[in-house]
Amino acid sequence: MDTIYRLTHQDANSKARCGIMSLPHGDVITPQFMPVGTNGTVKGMYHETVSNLGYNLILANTYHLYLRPGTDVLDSYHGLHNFSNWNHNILTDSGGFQIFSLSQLRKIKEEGVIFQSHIDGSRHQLTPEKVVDIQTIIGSDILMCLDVCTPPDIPYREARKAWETTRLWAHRSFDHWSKSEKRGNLFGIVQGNFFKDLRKESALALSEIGFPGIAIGGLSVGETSSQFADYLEYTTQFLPLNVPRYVMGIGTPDYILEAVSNGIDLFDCVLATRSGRNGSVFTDDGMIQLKRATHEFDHGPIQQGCTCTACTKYSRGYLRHVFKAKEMIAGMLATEHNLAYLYNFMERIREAINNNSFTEFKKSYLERYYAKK
RNA sequence: GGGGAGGUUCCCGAGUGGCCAAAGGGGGCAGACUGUAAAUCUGUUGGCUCCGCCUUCGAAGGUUCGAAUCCUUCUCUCCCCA
Repeated sequence: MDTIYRLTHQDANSKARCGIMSLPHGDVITPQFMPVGTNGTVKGMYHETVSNLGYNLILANTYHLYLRPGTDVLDSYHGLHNFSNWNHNILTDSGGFQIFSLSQLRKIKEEGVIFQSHIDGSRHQLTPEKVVDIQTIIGSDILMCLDVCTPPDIPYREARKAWETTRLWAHRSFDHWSKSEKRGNLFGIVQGNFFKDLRKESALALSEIGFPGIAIGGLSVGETSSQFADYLEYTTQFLPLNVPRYVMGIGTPDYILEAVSNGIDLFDCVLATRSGRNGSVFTDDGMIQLKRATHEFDHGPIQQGCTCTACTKYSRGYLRHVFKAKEMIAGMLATEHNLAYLYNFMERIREAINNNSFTEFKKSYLERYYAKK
C-alpha cells in the first residue's frame, strides 16, 4: 500500500521526527496539533481564523454529526467540507469515545453498539461498517475505526474483552473501507487499557492490518501522567514507522512533548478551545487563569511575543474584564490565543527536531512550564 | 395632612418565637477542564484561640428560659389620597 507519510527529518538524539502527511485536502506537516471542531465548527472561531493560524487539519465527530444534522443533510451538501465551508482536511473521530463518555446510554455487542441519543432519546445502532459509511458521507480525509474505549482501573477480563471487540471491529472497518470507493484514509485505534500484554497485542495486531495511519486510544482518560508516559512509550515501540502515529485526546504542552519524544505525529484535544472559553490560557510559564484578580491592572499581553489577536491588541486586564463581564469576545479571544500558542509551540518543536535539539528544547521548556505552578 | 407598605449578612431577596450566622439568586474570591451533551461545572463568601465561642437581621428599650421573628418609642424609605 502507498504510504501517506513521508519522513523529512529524524532527530539525531531522540525518537522525535518531522514528516509530511499527504491528505486529499493538502499536505500536513508533522508533528501537528489538530483543533477540535466536534460539530463541524471549532467553537468560537471562524474557519478562516483557524486556517490563518496555520492549521489545515481539524477534527469533527461522527457520533455528533450523525445525530445532528444527520447523514441526509450532510449528503445533500456533498459532505462536511462544503457544508461548513472548510476547504482543508478533516479528521473524524468515530464516536468510540462518545460510547465511552456517554456510557449510561450504551450497550456494546459484538455486532456494534446500541445507544440512546443524548439529544432526543431515540435509539440507534452503530456498527463498524456503518461508522465508515457515515464518515464517507461526511467526506473525511481521515476516518477513524469504531473502537471500545475503557476507563482505567477495570479488571483484566473486561479490558481484554473491550480490546477484542476493538480488534474485530478494526478488521471489519478495514475490510469495508477497502471495498469502498475510498478517498479518505482509515486509521486504526490501539486499545488494551493499562495492561502491557494487551497494549502490545493491540499495537502489533493493528500494525499488521495495513492501515494508512494508527492511533493510540484509551490514554488520557484519568490515569496519572507517569502512567500515561509509561504506556505511551511502551505501546509506540510496536507501531510501524512508515505511517502517521496519532495519540488521541492530548493537548497540554507537557503531554505533547512526551508524545513527540516517542515519535508521535498527531494530537488533538478539546482543552485549548474549552479552557479558552473558560478563561484559561497557555503561556510559556504554564496555564494561567485570566479571570483571576491578579490580572486586573496587568497591562501586558497574555504571552509576550504571541501574534494572536488577544496578545497584539489587548491587555490581560482587559481580557479579565471581558471574561468577568461574560462578553462573547472573551472566549473567542482566549480560544484564538490557545490555538495560536499551540500552533507556534508545534513550530518550535519541529524546528528543534530539525536542529537535532529536541531533547534540550523539551528540557528547557518544561523547566519554565513547571516553575511557576 | 390622611391611609398603606416596608427597612435582613457586599447587593437583591426568603425567613414572622427555638431546627438561623440566617434559604435562593447576584456579585466577589478560588479551583477544575486533555479522541467536547461544557461560552461549562465545583467550592467558598461575618470574626475568632474554629468540633466551641463572639458579633450580626434600621436604632434604642422591653416581654420571654430563648427574638431577625412579639411589644413600645424613635428613625429612614417607598406607594396612594389630599
